[in-house]
Amino acid sequence: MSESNSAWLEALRHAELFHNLSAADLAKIYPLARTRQVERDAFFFHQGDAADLFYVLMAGQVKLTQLTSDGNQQLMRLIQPGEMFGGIAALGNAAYPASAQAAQDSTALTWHTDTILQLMETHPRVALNTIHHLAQRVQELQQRNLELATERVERRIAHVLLRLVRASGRKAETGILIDFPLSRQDIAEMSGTTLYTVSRTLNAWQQKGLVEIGRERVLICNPHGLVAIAEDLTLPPHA
Amino acid sequence: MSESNSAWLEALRHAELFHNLSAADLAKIYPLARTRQVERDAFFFHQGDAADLFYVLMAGQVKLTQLTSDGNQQLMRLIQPGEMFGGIAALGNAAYPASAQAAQDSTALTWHTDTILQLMETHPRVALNTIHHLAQRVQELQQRNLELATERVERRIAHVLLRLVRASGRKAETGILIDFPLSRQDIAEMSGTTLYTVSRTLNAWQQKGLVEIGRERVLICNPHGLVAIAEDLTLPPHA
DNA sequence: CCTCCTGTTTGCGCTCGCGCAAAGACAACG
DNA sequence: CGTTGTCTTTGCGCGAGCGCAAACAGGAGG
Repeated sequence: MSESNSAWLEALRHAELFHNLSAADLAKIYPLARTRQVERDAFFFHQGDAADLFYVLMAGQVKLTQLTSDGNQQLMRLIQPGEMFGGIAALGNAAYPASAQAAQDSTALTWHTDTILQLMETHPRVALNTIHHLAQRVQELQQRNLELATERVERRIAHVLLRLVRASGRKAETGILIDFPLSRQDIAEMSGTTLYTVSRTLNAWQQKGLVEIGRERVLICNPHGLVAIAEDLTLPPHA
Repeated sequence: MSESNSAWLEALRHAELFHNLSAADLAKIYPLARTRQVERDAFFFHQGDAADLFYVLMAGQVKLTQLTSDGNQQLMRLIQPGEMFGGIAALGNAAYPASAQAAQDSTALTWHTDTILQLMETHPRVALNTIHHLAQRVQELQQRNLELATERVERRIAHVLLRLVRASGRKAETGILIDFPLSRQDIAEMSGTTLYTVSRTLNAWQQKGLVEIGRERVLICNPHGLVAIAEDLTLPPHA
């Protein structure tokens, strides 16, 4: 409630889902939403919950995690402000396939899935934006699949870090900081390995001056070096 | 040309993309398509080609494969009649992210991407069907991701076979045949391992009577046994 | 019927990376 | 300012699965 309606409305215009919508349409869509705030570490929803709401993140950051039957966990993706989440379930399934946990105090707008489906019928633009978003997701997932299936651990970790830099990198004194509380465990879950291997790898990289690490903190000092590892440029061409 | 137009039109009604469309709409959409036939082992398109066409498979079977920069390959998915393919690129990107190779002599209908986008605007039903399809794809991919990241090779292979059974299993005398020329290499690419390991695993399973294997051929004799491996029921509960 | 080609099997050694266990470091809190 | 809990590091051993090399089918075509 601290922010005015019109501020939210302005933010909505920048949400991928509502790109290229007229101000009039936005003004009609916005009141259909409810605001939902959640503190750090609290959940918007849990894996398996009935999927009746569709979310667009307005502020904060959200982790989407998935649990395997045998107690293993994977960090699927990080939601940034402006992105939608909870949509896969709402549009396909009946239950959320993942849990959404706030990594920071977060605020999201929610619509009922019925409302969203109606919106899509009456506003083709919204449907097309959704399709665009989903197509991109599919491609990203295929990419990750390929990595998991064919690449060694070190390269996968490098890819994960680079992806995180792109998503939430912030320039700092001596490099790019991943602006996010990020444990070794988190990185392990994103790259399909164990926290031990992540720890060892990051320390080796620190030796080489590629990164600078701390508790739940990673700073990339030499992005090019990381790219070289990710793309397997075994020996830099300049030698 | 051997099949009449009305036969194709009838088949179209069953394509996921055109579910719940009126006969009138279908009759308008169908003439916008072109037919494209391709012999076994030939390609509909190659990875990297400009993505100007959108496909719906009418007959045959198509393999979608993706190449890594270091020469590795992965078999992404198998297209069955009625399914769309080439859509991710058409809806998001400019280039096909994978190659489409016919596993049998195959026929597909094609639309220009522009045409499809227009269709989606004028027929929300088509857009919603697409969204539904994409949402499902995303979920499947997330599932495979999780498997690749957390499961051992044997379980992954089991999952792949079960998925193939679901997609193109045909009842036979002594079990369910995967009705498809399927090499060890193919299985390896789908489960993120090597043809050697696949060969060893399948032979071990044959010993136990779970499967029966031949050249590019897999017959599942004991589906329950496979499920047990896939779900890691280390000891069957009935013992 | 023999030959070729492509797919498959199998032996063998080796490496990557897992994962326990235990110690170390950092932040928060009383 | 110690205590506690969480996160991280590191030693160590081991096992899964990779991947070369070479032998082995089995179907197609002459």
